[in-house]
Amino acid sequence: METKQKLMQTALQLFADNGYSETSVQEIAKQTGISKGGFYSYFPSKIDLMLEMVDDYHQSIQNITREIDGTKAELASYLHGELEIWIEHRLFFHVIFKELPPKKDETFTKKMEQLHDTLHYHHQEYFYLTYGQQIAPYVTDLVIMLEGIMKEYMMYMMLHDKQMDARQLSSWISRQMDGIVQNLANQKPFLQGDEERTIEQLLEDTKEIVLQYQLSNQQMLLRTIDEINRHIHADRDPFQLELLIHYLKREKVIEIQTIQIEKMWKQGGL
Amino acid sequence: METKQKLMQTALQLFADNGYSETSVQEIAKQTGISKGGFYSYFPSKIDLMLEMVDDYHQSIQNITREIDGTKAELASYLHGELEIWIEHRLFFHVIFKELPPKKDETFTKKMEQLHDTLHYHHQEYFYLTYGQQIAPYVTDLVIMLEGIMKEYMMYMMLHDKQMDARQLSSWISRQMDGIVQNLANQKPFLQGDEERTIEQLLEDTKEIVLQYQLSNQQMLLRTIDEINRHIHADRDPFQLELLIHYLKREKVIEIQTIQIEKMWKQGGL
DNA sequence: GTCTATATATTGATAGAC
DNA sequence: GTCTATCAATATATAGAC
Repeated sequence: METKQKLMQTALQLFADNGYSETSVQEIAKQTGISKGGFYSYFPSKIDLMLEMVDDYHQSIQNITREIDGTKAELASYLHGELEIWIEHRLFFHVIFKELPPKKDETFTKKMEQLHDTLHYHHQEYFYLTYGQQIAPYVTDLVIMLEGIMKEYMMYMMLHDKQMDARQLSSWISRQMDGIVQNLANQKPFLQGDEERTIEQLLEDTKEIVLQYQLSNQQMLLRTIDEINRHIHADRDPFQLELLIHYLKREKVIEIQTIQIEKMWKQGGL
Repeated sequence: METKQKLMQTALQLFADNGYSETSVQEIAKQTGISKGGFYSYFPSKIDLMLEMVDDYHQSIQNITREIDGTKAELASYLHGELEIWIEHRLFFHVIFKELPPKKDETFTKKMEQLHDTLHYHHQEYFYLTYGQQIAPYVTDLVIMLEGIMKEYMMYMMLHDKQMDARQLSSWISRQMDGIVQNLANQKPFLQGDEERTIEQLLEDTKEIVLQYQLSNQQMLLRTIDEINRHIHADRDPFQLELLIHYLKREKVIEIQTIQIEKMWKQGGL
């Protein structure tokens, strides 16, 4: 098991340095200290190694939500968790953003899209949580700008071989986003956003995420979301809604959405 | 000559789709309608085709300055020119930012660094011209954020196959930068910037650019810059300074710097 | 599990006919 | 100028010995 880990680490370094396609299996094996043939005892092919790398990273990203403090609705605290992962996996980041590996492999492309979507969803919800539902028309623009800024700082770090403090950087970036948001008044968004963010949309988004990750209790979750939708419009029975939302709360992949559902319910109920 | 252009265009499309290393000479030749052997009548190697592509783009970038209106010191007007080029050459952009081609070829790496530096210089000077010398401590951060935002919007455009209006986008981005700059007061920059931007530094930067591009009148330009430096500190003879600056103004690669030199001289002279 | 040896395909590039 | 034929190198992946 140790050799496999070592292979992945060596491969990551080589991919980051020279790119995926220009790194040969032979080179990976040689630098790990085994023969070319031996490589295939651990991975069925080169792309499968890459796929495992993506999976590892994707899992790290999903685990960020665990560390989120739901009460303090500040962009900085969300970004902090994410940036720590980025910095820790900065070599992987470099591979992903400096060379787009084989478009030909469909599995890979799909995995990358999922990773991208996961991040995108997270960021979108950060904004809603921090600035409220009124930034809905601008949310697409804000997410794009945030992602661009984060990537560029990461790139700067890589190229200049500087180490960055996740806390300082997240605090800096979120303050700049504050500046942008404050200045947004009366501006027309550049990209079309939703005119307003209704609870129906939020529930729909949550369902999509549940579908994306094939969770064991998928059916139960979908039913729960539907029930919430029904109760919100019908009786608004607080006891039942509390129960339903509590069930959703267990699921970390939709944690951010659940917090918002609760928020909107209680605000709407006043 | 026409076949050569066609080869480059086909190659660009293939590079953008599948990446540089995963596009074979055979594929380029086949899609252009000639044989693999025929390819080598036009380019000595695959990397040489790529190098020519970079040169073409670099030239377009340098030509932007021509269209700048020096009197209207707005970030938007500068960005507009640049974004038009980006959008026009969006396939090239995709190649550059989605796959970093061979690190092994030194000529290529050098050309890419030059291109990056050129853009970086431009952006830095845009900020100085728009917001004045007092943003000096923040200029590195501002440039990074601007570049990140621009890249991300370009990426969004590519991935969603949407066309964007350069004027609208440049206007939007510059307004967001306004928001950031206005919010900057009392913040400590994240990356170290120059504490203040003196005219000596500006002249030094200008010299570096002159040295980077091997211009035919390099010696004359360097002498001129030195003379400006001398006169600024000594007699401040307006007639002679006017002459010297006028000579610099002809040179488009340092146009932005020249405008600023003139500005600082006249402000300092009051 | 890891090695050596090998199979097979594809790459970038060259030589020489037309 | 463009083709065909071919080179040498390298790639991923497999087979079978130990």
